Amino acid sequence: MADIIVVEDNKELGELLSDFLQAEGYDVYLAGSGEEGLKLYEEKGAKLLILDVMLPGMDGFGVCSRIRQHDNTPIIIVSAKGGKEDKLNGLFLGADDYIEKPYDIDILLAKVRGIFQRRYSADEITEGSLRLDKVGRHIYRDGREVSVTAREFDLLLYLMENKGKAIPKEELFCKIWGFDSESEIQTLTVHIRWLREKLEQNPKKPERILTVWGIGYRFE
Amino acid sequence: MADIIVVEDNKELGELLSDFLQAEGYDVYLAGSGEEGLKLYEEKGAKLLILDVMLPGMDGFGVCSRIRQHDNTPIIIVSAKGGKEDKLNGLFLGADDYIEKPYDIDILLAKVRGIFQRRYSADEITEGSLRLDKVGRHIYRDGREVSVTAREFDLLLYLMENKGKAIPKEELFCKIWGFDSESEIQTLTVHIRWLREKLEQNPKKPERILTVWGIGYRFE
DNA sequence: TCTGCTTTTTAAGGATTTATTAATATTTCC
DNA sequence: GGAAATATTAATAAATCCTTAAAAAGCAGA
Repeated sequence: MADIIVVEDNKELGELLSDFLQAEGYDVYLAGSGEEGLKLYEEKGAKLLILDVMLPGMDGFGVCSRIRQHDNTPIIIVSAKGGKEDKLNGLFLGADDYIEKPYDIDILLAKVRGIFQRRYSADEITEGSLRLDKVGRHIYRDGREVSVTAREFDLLLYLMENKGKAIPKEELFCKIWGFDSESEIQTLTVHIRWLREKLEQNPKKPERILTVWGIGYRFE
Repeated sequence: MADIIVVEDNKELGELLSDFLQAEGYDVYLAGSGEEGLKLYEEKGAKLLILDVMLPGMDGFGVCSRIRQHDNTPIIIVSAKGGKEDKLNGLFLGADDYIEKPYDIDILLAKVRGIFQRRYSADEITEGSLRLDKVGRHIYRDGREVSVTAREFDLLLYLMENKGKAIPKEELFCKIWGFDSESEIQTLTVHIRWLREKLEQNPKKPERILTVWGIGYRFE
């Protein structure tokens, strides 16, 4: 399932928005028309839709009401017109939020963050462009899935849940491998190595999974 | 029939929760003890029960297991304690979900919404070209019926109702075969195999029923 | 800078998990 | 009661992951 589907006929604007959302770690798909957006939604599903009102063919309201017939996926309506009618119309049709063009990207991002937090936060942890879906056990980096093993997933989850804290190796090992594990603690460092390989820009100079000399590791 | 019965001995908390649920349009009844909850359930019936664990007299687990003797109405267990024991206990007894106090009301509401959507929204589930008729217990792929056995149907239904979720083998097994099944968990993988044979383009490279290594399976 | 210690890096063998298949057991339906 | 359909088991094959060990590199204090 996608995170966000953006339906916007102005290609440039759509791509700009996509880029910003991706930089926040969301998995974003872009559609240029209402029909295309609906098709995308039916194929892939999404956790949030951002709909422009003014679209060729089926407009944002049309998409909104069509979606509301089936389910209540969050929807943000984006409108160019100034009037209050659009806002009422949008909210009447079941949109969750409304923003007027031209909008401040930060405000839109805040709305998106808010929706994800309220609706999905129990299942997700996000740090910068890294997002971890606890339920589906997916990890996304810059909106793209990174495939990890079960151990790697558990390890990263623990690190992220204790962000900023220097976690002793022994603690990490106990929590992930179990108190009575027969393995050597050495194996932990190897797993850290693979995680860095998958998550860091430059694994030699990690920026997320840092080594705390003499202690263990810390996620930033 | 009521929509939701909330069993919670803290009156203030119970009423707060009721209010929120009612605001979402549910028909909610409140009970202050396990016995009262069971009585209400027997009198009126309900589509969902939200059970606090800590109750005077019969606790939430007691109510849960009593209900499970008759039917499989969805149950959400609410526990104040921090330990994982309660969670295991709850899921073991057949609860559908579990949440810890203090909880974020939005998260509970999301769980409730999810249960209603999955369980009561329709008699059909459609994912891509796969359609599942819960009432007639038919499965259609690209519009053509695929004949499946009862086990296969239940398995696929559970997977589809939890689309996107990595479901541990043990959970799947418990839900389909029953927690007290004598069978080997191995039998699950064989059924998955037959399902893939019937549903996947290329059973060797499944696109719908994916294996999550070290965990279980996930429907996409 | 040197020394001792800690951490990183590799790669290969071993261990574990899952897939496959066929044979056997069980259930269902006539 | 018997045949057909379904479920389960068991054994083997295949895929994936984990661990180990050893050498290289890095860090900290003298």
